[in-house]
Amino acid sequence: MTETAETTGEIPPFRYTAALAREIERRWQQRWEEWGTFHTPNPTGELADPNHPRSGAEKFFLLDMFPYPSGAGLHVGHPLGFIGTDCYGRYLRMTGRNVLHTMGFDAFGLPAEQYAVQTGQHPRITTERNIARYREQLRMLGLAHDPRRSVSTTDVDYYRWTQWIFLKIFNAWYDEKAQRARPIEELIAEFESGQRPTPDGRPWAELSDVERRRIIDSHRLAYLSEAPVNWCPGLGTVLANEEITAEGRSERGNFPVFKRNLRQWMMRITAYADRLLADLDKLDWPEPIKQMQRNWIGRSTGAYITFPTDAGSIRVFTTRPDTLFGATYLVLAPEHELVDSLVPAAWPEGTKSSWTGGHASPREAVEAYRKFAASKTDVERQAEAKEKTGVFIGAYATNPVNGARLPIFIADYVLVGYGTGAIMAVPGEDQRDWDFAEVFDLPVIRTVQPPEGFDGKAYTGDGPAINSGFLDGLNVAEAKERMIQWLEENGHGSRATTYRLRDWLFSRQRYWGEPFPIVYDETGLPIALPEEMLPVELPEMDDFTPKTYDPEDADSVPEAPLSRARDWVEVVLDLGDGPKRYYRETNTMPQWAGSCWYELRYLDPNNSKAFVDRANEEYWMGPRTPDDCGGVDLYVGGVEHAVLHLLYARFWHKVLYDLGYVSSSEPFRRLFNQGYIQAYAYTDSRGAYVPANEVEERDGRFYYQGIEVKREYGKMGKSLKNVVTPDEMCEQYGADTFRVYEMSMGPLEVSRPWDTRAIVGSYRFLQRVWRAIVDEHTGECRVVDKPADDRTRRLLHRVIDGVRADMEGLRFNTAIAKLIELTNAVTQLPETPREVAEPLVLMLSPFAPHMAEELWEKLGHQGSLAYVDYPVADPELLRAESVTYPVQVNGKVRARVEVPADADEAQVREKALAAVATHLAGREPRKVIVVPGRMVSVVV
RNA sequence: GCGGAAGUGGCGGAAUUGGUAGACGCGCGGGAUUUAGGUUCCCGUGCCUUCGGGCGUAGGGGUUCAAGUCCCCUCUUCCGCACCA
Repeated sequence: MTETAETTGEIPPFRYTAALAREIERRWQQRWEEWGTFHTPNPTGELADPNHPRSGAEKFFLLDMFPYPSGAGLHVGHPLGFIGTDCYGRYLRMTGRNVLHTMGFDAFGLPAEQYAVQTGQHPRITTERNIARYREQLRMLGLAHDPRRSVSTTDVDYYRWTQWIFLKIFNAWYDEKAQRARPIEELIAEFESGQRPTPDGRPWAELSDVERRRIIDSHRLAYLSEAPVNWCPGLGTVLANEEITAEGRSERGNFPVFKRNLRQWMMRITAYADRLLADLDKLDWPEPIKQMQRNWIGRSTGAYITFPTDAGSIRVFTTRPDTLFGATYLVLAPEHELVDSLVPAAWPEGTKSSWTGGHASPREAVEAYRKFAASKTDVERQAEAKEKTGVFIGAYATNPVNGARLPIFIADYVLVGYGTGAIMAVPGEDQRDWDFAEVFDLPVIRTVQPPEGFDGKAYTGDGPAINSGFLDGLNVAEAKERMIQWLEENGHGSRATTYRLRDWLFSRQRYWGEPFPIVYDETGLPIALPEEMLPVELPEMDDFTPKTYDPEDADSVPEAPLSRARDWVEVVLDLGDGPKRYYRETNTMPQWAGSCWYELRYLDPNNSKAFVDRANEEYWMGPRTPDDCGGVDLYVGGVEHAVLHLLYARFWHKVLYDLGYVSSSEPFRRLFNQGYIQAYAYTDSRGAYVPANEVEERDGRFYYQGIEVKREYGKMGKSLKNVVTPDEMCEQYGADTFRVYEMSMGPLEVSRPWDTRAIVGSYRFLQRVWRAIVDEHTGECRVVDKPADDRTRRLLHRVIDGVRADMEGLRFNTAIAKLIELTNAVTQLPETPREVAEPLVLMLSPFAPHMAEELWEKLGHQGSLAYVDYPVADPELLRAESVTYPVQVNGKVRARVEVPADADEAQVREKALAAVATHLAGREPRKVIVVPGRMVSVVV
C-alpha cells in the first residue's frame, strides 16, 4: 500500500496533509465551476458579458497546444506546459487582464483509430471516453479554463467548420502578382473577360464545360493530383512528407514508405513559401524553431539554364550559375521524363567501357540502372550516399556558354522531386560532382581560384573566377549576377528561386477523420458541396478498419474505409441543375486539419453563423500596430510540432487572412517551447525493463530486488516501466503540491528528469505556509493584525517586486524560490502579521490556487481571489537602509563593511580601507574603485 | 558534413547591465519530537587545508581593478537537417 502522511502516526488535526489538500481542492474546483469563475467575456455574441469584472479590459489570449487524448492517459510530463500557462494566466488575471484560456482536444487521427481497432470499439466511443478521462485528470489539477470554450476536433459542430474552411481553400487560387489568395470566381472572371489567356490560347467561350473545369481545378489551392506520393502499406494510407522519418519510414508505426503514383488531394502550400519564410521575422518565436521552418521551406536562389540536345533541351536548376564554364557533364534523375527520348539505339563511337555499366546498349543500361535505383530503400541510399553510382545514357548536350559537348548521365544522387530533377555537374566547385567525376573519370575545370594552400577537392568558397571567359576576375556574387544577365539576354536561362517545401498531401485512407465536402459527377472531376450542405457527417460503420497490407508490399493499393459505405458514397443531390447522382469523396482529411484553426474556434465556440465572429477575432487576435501580424499572445507547446502543425496552421491562417475572414496574418504571435519531463528507466542483465519505482540507489549504483540494474534516461512510457501519473501525485501530496513542484523544478523551457523523491520539498513548503496562517490544532486563522517588523516588511516588498518580474518573464522556478524565502522568514516570527500573510497568499495563488483560496477565506474574505489585485511593491521599501559592501583587495574579497544606504562614496571608501588595513600591510592603494551599492575594489 | 542550443556542488537548478558564485529545493550529516520507523521542526552542508589560507562555473589562453558572464582556441553533450544542385 502507498504510504501517505496521514496513514500513520499522530499528527495535529488541521495539518496540511494530502487528505486535507484533496478535500480543499475538490471544494474549490466545484465552486469555480458553480460560480463560473473562469468564464471569459467576449466583446460580442453569446459569450459577451458587460458585467464581468474584466469586460473591456486589456485582453490576453493564452493558448496551449491541445492534447491528443490517447488511451494511456496523462503522465506527469504532459501537464507541465498546461500548469505553466495556468500560473501565468492566473497572474495576468490578477493584474487586470481579460485572459482567454481554455483547453480542447485534437481527437481525429491514426492513434484513435488504431486504439479503436485494438479494442474493437467504435473510435467515437473510445475517443469520447479518452476525452472524458483527460478532462477529469486536467480538472483535478485545478486549471483555470473557461469550460464553455472547450472544443474537440471530432465534434460535428467543429468539423463542419473545418469542412467549411476546406471549401474556402478549394474555392480559392493564388494570384502570384498580388501575392495573395483570391476567390476562384475572380479567376473565372479573368478567363471569361479574356484578361487571362487559356493554356492553349483558345477563347474561354469555345471551351467545353469539362475543359474549363480542368483549367480552374488546376489553379485551386486544394487540388487533386496524380503524383508520386508516400504510400505506407503497413498503415494502409498515404502520408505527408512531414510524417516521414529521416530513415524513410512512417513516423507512426515505423513502417516502410514507398513512392507511388496515386491520385490524391494536395494543398498548395508552396504558393505561400515566400510569405511563410518572410513572416517568420515578425514572430516572437524561439530561434531554433524559426530556423527549422526556414530549413524546411528551403529557399534557394539561382538560375534555370537550358542545355540543348538532339532530342529537346534539358533545363537544370543551379545556385551557382557562375560556374557554368566548369560544367563538364549533366546528370538527370533516373525517373526524369526526358531520359527515354534522349537514349540512342547504340553507344556512341568511343564510349568508355566504364560508362556503360557493361551493357550492350544504352537502353539496357538505363533499364538496369533504374531497376537498381528503385530497389534501394531510402535507408540504403543514405548509407551509400558517399558511393556515387550512375550510368551514361549515350547522349550529349551542349553547354550554351561555350559550346562544349557534355555527356549526360543518370544517377540517383539527383532527386526527381527537387529543382528540375536535372543538374549541370561542376566537379571543381561541388564535392558530389567531384566524387562522381572521380568514379567515371570525367574532366574537372576549376572556375574559381582556390586560396593558396587549398588541398581539398571541390572548392566551394569565394574567389576570383578563372577559366570563365567574360567572368574572369569577378568574385562569386558578381559572377553569378553577370552570368544570369548573360543567360537572360541570350535566352539560355533565367533567374530562379526553388524551394525544398512540397505541396501538402492532404488525403488519408482512414475512417476517423473529417470527410471531404466533395462529390464527383460522371466526369470524375470534383465538385464542392454548397455551404448549406455542411456538415458532411461521417457515416456510422460497423467495420471502420483500414485496409492494411504487408508493410513490404509496395504494389498494394490504398483503399479508403469510407468506400465501403455504399449508401453514403452514392447520393442524389440537387446542386442547382436538378437531382442527380453523385459519388462522395471517400478519403478523409489528415489529423493536422483540425489543429490548423482550433484557436479561432475557442474565440467563438458556439457560433452557428460563422467559424468565428470577425469582431471577436479582432479583439483577441487583431494586430496592435500596422506592422504587427497579430495572433495568439502566447502559445505554449513542445518543439515536436516545429514543421508540422506550426507550418500547416500558419498556411491556413494566411489563406483565411487573404480571403478576409481574419484580421491577423499569423496565428501565433509568440511561441514558447516548454521542456520535457523525462525519466530514468532501469534494465536488468537481460535488457528487460524493471519497475523504476522499486529500484534502490546505493553509492551511485542501482539495485532491483537486490540485483544490480543499469540506468538509462529518456522518455516516460508504459513499456519502460517508469510512468508516474499526476493522479498518484495528487493522491499522495495533493494537486497544489504537484503544481508547485513542477513549476519549481527548473525553467519552463528546459527538459529535466522527474524525481518523485524531491516533490516532498514543495509539500513541506506548502505546509509551512499553511502553518503560518492556520493553527494546526484548532483550524483557526492565527494571523495577527499587528504591523510587521521593518525587516520583514522590507523583505516582503523585495519579494513582491522580484516575483512580479519573474512572473512576467515566465520564470516560475525563481518566483517560487522567493516565495519560499519569504515563507521561511515568516515561519521564524512568533506571530504572522496580516500585512505579510495576505500578499503571500495572493502571490502563491497562481501556483497553489486551491490552498490560496482556502487561506484567503480563512483570512476573512468572501468569494474567489481570482480577480483580486496582485500585490504591488512600495518603491520606498525597496531601497535598503544599509548596504553591505564586499571589499576586494587585488580581486579577492577580504572584508565586508556595512554602511548606511545614503552614505556617499568617500564614506564607503574610508570604511572599506579601514576594514582591509591588515591586508594592505602598510602599502598605499594604487587605485580604489567604489561601485555604488555594489562593492569596493582596492588595488595595491 | 551543415545549422542550432548548451556545459555551474552528489542531484535539479540560482546569479537584470562584467561587480559577494552556488539563491531555492532534493540528498547527505547532526539535533529535537516519537516506544521505534516514518512524518514534522531546528542547525549544518562547493572542494582542499598545516585553520593563516588556498582552489573552484567543461579544458587552455586573453581583456579587466573585477569574468560563470566579454574575446580567441580546444573538448563534450543534446536537438534539427542531411546527395536539396
